Amino acid sequence: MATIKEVAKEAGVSVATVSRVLNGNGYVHEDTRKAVDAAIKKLDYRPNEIARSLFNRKSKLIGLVIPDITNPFFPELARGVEDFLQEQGYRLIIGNSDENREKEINYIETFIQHNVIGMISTSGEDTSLWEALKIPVVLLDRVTENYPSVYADQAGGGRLAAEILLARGSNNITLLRGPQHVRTAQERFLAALDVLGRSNAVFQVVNTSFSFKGANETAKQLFDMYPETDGIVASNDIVASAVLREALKRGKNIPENLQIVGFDDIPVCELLYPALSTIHQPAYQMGAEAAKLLIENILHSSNEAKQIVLPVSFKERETTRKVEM
Amino acid sequence: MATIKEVAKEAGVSVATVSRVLNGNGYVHEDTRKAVDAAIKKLDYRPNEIARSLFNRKSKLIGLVIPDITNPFFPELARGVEDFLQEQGYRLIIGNSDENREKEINYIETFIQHNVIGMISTSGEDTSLWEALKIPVVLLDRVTENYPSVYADQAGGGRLAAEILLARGSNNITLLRGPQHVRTAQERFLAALDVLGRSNAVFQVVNTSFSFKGANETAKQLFDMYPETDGIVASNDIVASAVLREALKRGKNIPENLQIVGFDDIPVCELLYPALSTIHQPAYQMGAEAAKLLIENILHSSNEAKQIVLPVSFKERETTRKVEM
DNA sequence: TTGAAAGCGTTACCAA
DNA sequence: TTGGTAACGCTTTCAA
Repeated sequence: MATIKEVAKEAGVSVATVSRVLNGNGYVHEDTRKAVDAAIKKLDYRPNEIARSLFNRKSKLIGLVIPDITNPFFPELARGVEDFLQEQGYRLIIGNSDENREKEINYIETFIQHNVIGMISTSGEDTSLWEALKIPVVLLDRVTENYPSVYADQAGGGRLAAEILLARGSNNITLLRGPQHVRTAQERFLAALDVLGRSNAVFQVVNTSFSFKGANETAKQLFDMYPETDGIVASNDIVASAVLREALKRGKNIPENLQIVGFDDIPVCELLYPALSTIHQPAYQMGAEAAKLLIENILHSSNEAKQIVLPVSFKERETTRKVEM
Repeated sequence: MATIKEVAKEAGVSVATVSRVLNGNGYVHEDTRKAVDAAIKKLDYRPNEIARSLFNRKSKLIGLVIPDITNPFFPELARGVEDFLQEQGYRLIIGNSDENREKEINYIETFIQHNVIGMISTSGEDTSLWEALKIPVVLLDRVTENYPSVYADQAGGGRLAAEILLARGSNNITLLRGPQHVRTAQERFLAALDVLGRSNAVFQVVNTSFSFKGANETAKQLFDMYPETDGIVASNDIVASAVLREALKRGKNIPENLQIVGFDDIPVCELLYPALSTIHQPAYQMGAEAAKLLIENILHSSNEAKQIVLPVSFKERETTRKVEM
C-alpha cells in the first residue's frame, strides 16, 4: 500500500498538499492538483482509514447488533441497513447477540474500541447500555421510547390480523401470544386481543415461543385443546408455519375450514403450500430507514429521538378466504 | 474514553510501563503492575484498537463477503464464521456482493483500508481479485483450486440425491440444473447426471435459476413438459420448494407418486408440508472451519492452500418414500 | 498557494 | 525494572 508520503514524493509536493487535494480542503493550485491526482493514480493510492480514524477520532464504521442472523426476519433488516450504508460510504461491523446482554455489551465495547461512529441495535429492552455511549444509537424493530427508533406498526398489525379473520368469517379464533419479554410480540398480541374482545367471536389464547421447535409442540396441543378453532392469529410466521403443518397433517381444509394469519412476511411464506397469508413488515425498508436516521444523527451530531413508524399491510395469500368486495 | 496517558498519570508511571502491563511484555515489577491494573480499572480504560492497528499495521478485523445475506443458506455460513471469530477476539466486517464483481472489489478495497488481517469470500469464480492481496484469504462454499478452501462435498451430494431417488423406486427422473456459472451447482448436477446415466431410469434435464421467482415458472413448465416424472433432483431447496408447491397444486401425491430431493437443508425445509427431504450441507460448520483456517493462516502468516471438504448427508423427511432396510 | 510540524493513541527500541 | 521517544499514516494549524 502506498502512503501519503510516497504520493507526495512522487508528485513533488508535501504531504500537506496531498492531504488537501484528497479532502478538497484549502487552496491548491490547479496544476498541483493535477500532479497529485496523477501520482495517486499511478501509485494506486488509497488513504489509510485507520490513520484517518485515529486523527479524527472517528471512523466510517457503523456497528449493528442483531439477535440472530439465522432468524429469517433479520437478514432482511440487515440488508436494508447495509445497502444504505454502503451507498453512503460507510461500513458495517456486525454482531449476533442471541438476545444475550453479555454478548451485546461485549460488542458495544469493541465497537467503541474501533471508533465506530454510530450503532444500530435491535434490542430495546435495556436502554442503560447506550446511555453511557456518546455515539448516536438507533433502535430498530425492538424499540424504546425516548430513543431514535424505527419500527413497524405492531399494534396496527395485530389489529389487522384479527380483523382480517373476523371479516372472513372465522368465529372461533385462537390467538397465539409470542414471548412476553419481546415487546413487539406483546404489542401485536394486545392489539389483536382488543379487537377480539370487542367482537362476538369465541376466542382463546395460547402461548408460544418464536422458534420452530417449541412451536411444533404448541401446534399439536393447540389442536388437541381447541379442535373447533377455525381461525388462528399467529405470533409470527415461523409459528404460523408450524401450525399450518400440523393442520395439514390433521387433514384440515385450508382456508375453507381453518384460516391462518402469520406475522412478518418472511420469504418462507411464499414457499409454503398453501402460501401463508400474513401481516407484512417492511423489513428491508426498516433497515434502510434506521441507517438513514443514524447517518442524519451522526452528521448533525444530535441524537434526536425521532420515532419512525412504518406501516404494515395484509399480504393476502392462500391461508385466508377471499372476501368479495 | 480514557487513554493510556491518563492511565499512566493515574498510576504514576510512564505510558511505556502501562503498555507493558497491557501486553504482558518485558519486565514490570509486581507492585507497579498492581498500581497500573488499579488505574485501568478505575478509569475503565480500554485500549484504542485504532491506534494499535495503526502502529501494528494490522487490526482485529476480518472481512466477509457473501453474495446475499437474504439467501437463507448464507446466514448460516456467516453465523458459523462469526461465532468462531468472536470467540477468538476478532470482529467481522460484512459485505453483500450480489455476485457482482464491482461490489466485491469495492469491499475488498475498504477492507484493506481498514487494515483487515484476512478475509473470507464466497465467490471463488475469479481468483485474480485476491492474488494482489497480501492478506490471507479463505474461500468458502464457492471455491477454487490452489486457494485455501472450505466446502461441502457437492459431487457426493449430487450423487447421493440421484441414488436416493433410484433406490426408492423413481424411474422417470427430472434433474434440475442450477446456474451454470455457479460452480457448486454444476458439480452437483454433473455428479447426479453421471449416476442417472449409469442407471436404466428414464431421465431429463431442466435448467433453473436459484431464486424462487424463476423457479416458480420453471416448476410449471416442468410438469407441463414431463407430467410423467416421478422423481425430482432439485438444484437447491428454494427450487425444490417451488416444485413441491406446484406438484401439490396439481394434486400429486407426495411421496407416493412423486419424490423430491432438495439441496442445502435450509431451515425452510422443516417448515414445509410435506417436509422436504434434502441433501444436508453443514453450513454452520463450514463457516466455523473457514474462520478457523483463516486464523491459522493469519497466525502463521502463511496462505497454505489447505482444502477442507466437509461431508454432506441425506436428510430424510417427507418428500421421499421410506425404504425398508 | 504551499510546507513544516504537532498530534491522534499505541508500541517498541534504547538508555538509564 | 523503568522512562523517553520515534514511529505508524493521516489532518490541520500556523507561518511563510
